[in-house]
Amino acid sequence: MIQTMSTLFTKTLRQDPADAEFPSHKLLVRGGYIRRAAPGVYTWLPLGLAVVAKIEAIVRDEMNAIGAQEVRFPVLLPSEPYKATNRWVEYGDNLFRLQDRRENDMLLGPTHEEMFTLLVKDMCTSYKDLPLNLYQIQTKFRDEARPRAGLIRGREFIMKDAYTFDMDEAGLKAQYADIRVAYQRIFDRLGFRYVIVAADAGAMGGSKSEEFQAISPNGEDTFVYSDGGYAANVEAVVTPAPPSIDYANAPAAHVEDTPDVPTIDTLVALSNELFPRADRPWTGADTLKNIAYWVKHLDGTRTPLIVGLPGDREIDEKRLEVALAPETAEPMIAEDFAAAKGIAGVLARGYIGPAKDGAQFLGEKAPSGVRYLLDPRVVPGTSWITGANEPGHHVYDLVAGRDFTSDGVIDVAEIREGDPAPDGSGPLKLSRGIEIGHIFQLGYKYADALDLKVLDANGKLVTVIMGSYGLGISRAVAAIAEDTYDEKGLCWPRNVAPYDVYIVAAGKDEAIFAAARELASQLDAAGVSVLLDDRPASPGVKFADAELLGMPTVVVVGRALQDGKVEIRDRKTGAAEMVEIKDAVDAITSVILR
RNA sequence: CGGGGCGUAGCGUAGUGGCUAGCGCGCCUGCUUUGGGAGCAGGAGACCGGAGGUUCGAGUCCUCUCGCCCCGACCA
Repeated sequence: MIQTMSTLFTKTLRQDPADAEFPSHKLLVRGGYIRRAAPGVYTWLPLGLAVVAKIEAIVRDEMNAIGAQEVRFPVLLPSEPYKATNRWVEYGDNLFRLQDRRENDMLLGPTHEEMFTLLVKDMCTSYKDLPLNLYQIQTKFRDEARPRAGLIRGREFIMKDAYTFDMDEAGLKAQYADIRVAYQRIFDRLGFRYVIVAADAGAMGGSKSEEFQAISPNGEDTFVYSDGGYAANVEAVVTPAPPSIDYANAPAAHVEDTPDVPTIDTLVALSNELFPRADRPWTGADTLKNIAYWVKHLDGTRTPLIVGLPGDREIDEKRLEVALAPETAEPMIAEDFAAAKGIAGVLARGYIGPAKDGAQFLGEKAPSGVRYLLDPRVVPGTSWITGANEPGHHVYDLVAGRDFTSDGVIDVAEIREGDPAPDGSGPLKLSRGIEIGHIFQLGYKYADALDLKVLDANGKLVTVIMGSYGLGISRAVAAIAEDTYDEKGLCWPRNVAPYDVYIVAAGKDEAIFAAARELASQLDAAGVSVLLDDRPASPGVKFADAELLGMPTVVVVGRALQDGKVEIRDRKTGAAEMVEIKDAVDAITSVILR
């Protein structure tokens, strides 16, 4: 059946909705693909649902091709499995919780590791049942603190999640590799630009994980890449330590009066004024900045932590969080120093440094007892200007390894454009991305927690090793829109467009409408899906909507009909050609079915 | 949870304390029009987010409250 615009349940808007900021959000609402139902919750209209169906079909096709089998779990889930893995607690407020009439705790599934694990435990008892690759396409619920950007971060969203089960790590790696390839095929077919980046496994647990990032200036994530092929989420970048420096001939450390220099900039300026270097001016990179945090432990207690890093670098809060997980950090504030109680009271705000009076000061075994961690760039032999632990004083030529040490390394400084890639593949470039897929080698976290074991060939119980693999379907809709839209509207890649062709009947003559209908029928018979604009509207309205809705091919049946011709336009390139109407079906199918 | 912005018709919006809350888009009726968001005429549609207060008089001022958007925190 041919869909006509006169009957399609949709409504295009001339103006951007006031509550939308992102192009994908604006255009999907203006084009009548989605409507907001609640914050972070959207209703799919027929056009939007058609895009979802196209994406899902591609995902199923590629997942099935590698032997994955589709199942479907409920959205409404019992709490016991999530309590068993402690995610009932760990997920915190992000979990949508409810109770049934008997006051049993239940939840709306945020992700389904527990359920898949238990299902496999229920069904499988032998190594002969493995390996296994199961997936579902299901709506997920997460009560995000701040949903944003329309479909990019919703509280309800559609996700394909897959889980693999293997007897050993080699099996896991093989399945992981298969899915990685399947994902590449999926995203290639979906038609947007993406990068695979090394990622932090975070709260999911497990070891190796990689993200598929749709390249987008509106993305939430920052990742880095090098021309040599390195790519990673900034949270996962490991800073290489430079080689140590021989400090045999380095000058001795000396404390100087440095009043009123609370910031790195003022310290550098004062140093250049009072103690200029012969070879070059001092810069922020010559200073060692020491930032004080409280580390909150899981038991609720907190202990101080000082992080030392080059003064020209800032701490990246996300990297800090990753480095300390599962513990969390919060910066000390002025009152923490002023309070002068506990060990923090001995810290001189603005003048913190690793050494005092020529001896180690910071460190768990040093006089302060405060844990002290250093940026990887602070290798033995590097020389620094840093706080002398006395208000108004800094120490110069303080040499790492000679004058101070630390309790360890912490790699939490911001990653900058131009920093060297950890694998030596060149300078890093920064980009923003929308996380569209995330694959994990989970290991034994869930199998251990839920006791998933099978018998091996020797009759011995073996814990199953798992992987999990997410792919955001509804988020992909937004990511594709973000990567393909232009000033006129949406611009769907052929593989995901709701319809192959948009036919504009431009004119009032019944002959034009009749010819448009006939062409639509012929295309439909040829296997081309058609959206026919048969509305009694002016041509301008139809052209504008054709562009807003973004079908890849637009056919205009109008005044050229008197010469027996129609116009075929490519939405993306704008290229147009006039063809004899009798040749139109061939011309269109040759493009679409190519 | 912190910071900022905003709630007036389906959508987008205007509205120095003073008449019946205005405009554009969309919608309905009629006539005209039809290759780039048509014209004319007529019409429907708003308890101005909610509650309290100040005032002769509140969309407008005050207090409280609810909601939404953005930034941050948070977030497979």
